[in-house]
Amino acid sequence: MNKSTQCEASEMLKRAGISPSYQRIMVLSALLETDEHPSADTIYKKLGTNIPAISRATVYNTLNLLVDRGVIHSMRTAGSETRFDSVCEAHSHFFCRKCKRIFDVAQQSGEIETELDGHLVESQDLVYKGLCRECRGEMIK
Amino acid sequence: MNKSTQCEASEMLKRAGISPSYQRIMVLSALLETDEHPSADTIYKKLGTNIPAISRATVYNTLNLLVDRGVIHSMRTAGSETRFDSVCEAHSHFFCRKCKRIFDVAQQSGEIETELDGHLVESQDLVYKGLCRECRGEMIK
DNA sequence: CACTAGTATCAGAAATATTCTAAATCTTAT
DNA sequence: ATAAGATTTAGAATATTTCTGATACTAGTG
Ligand SMILES: [Mn+2]
Ligand SMILES: [Mn+2]
Ligand SMILES: [Zn+2]
Ligand SMILES: [Zn+2]
Repeated sequence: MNKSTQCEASEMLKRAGISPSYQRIMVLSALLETDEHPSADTIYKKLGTNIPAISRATVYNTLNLLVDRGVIHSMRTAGSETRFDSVCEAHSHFFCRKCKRIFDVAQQSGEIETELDGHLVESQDLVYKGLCRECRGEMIK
Repeated sequence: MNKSTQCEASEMLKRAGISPSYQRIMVLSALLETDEHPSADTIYKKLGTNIPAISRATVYNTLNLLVDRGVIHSMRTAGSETRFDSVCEAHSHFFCRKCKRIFDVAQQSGEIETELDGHLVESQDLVYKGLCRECRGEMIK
């Protein structure tokens, strides 16, 4: 809905060599506007109320294209769905086993390995799991 | 097939308060005997040649039960399947995007967080991704 | 403004991984 | 031997994602 986010999305698409169609702008904008690390289906449902509506296949295609081009990140760290993140700066995540939310946490230790046991390291993901602040509070009640 | 592994599996099951049925011993033995972090289906196929055969549902049920009781670990780090690990000591993993194999790598930095931004941390998983030694070699050829 | 070629989108079918269901089998205690 | 409870089973159901082939849009050309 936010015009300036849509502008930003369009610029990001162009920079990545992807033509900025209405559907792609909508999908990327939806991801840019949240810090909730949504799944493809969450984005599809969020956009479902828009006119014109966007098909599920296009949401998946767009997210996969953006991941391939390095514009966004995906993670299958926990739960059954792949979840997406528009924040590309290195950071870690906390996954709550109760409410299934994913929170950003600052990246620890500066050193990023480039080789391990002869394997070429291209990226690294650190995921903490447990109970988030809120769910922890509800447990005690 | 290895009798002593089956013995170990049986002991592990009893210790966890799970009755050591033939099927459960077979599933846990199969996992103990490999360092390949297999999926449920890989284990099912590996056991498929045994007489009597074990059903897919039992393989899934057993692995889920073992994860719940903290006997083994599961990870949905990458690829589409959940993969399992009988090694419970803290260690990290390297996932090869080409051959999809998962390798153990020593855990870095000793400090394990117990709380982050008010969230209660129960476990942490560090996953490196890239090209394994072998796939890296094949690329150059 | 047609016409065309290439791209993008679409709805629904198909594929994949996992869980569920309800019946059959095994175990244990009486 | 019987009954109660636990375990296993095959196949159905569900959930997520990808595929398919038809349609719609876009840009370039004459
Ligand atoms: Mn994030
Ligand atoms: Mn491991
Ligand atoms: Zn929570
Ligand atoms: Zn490899």
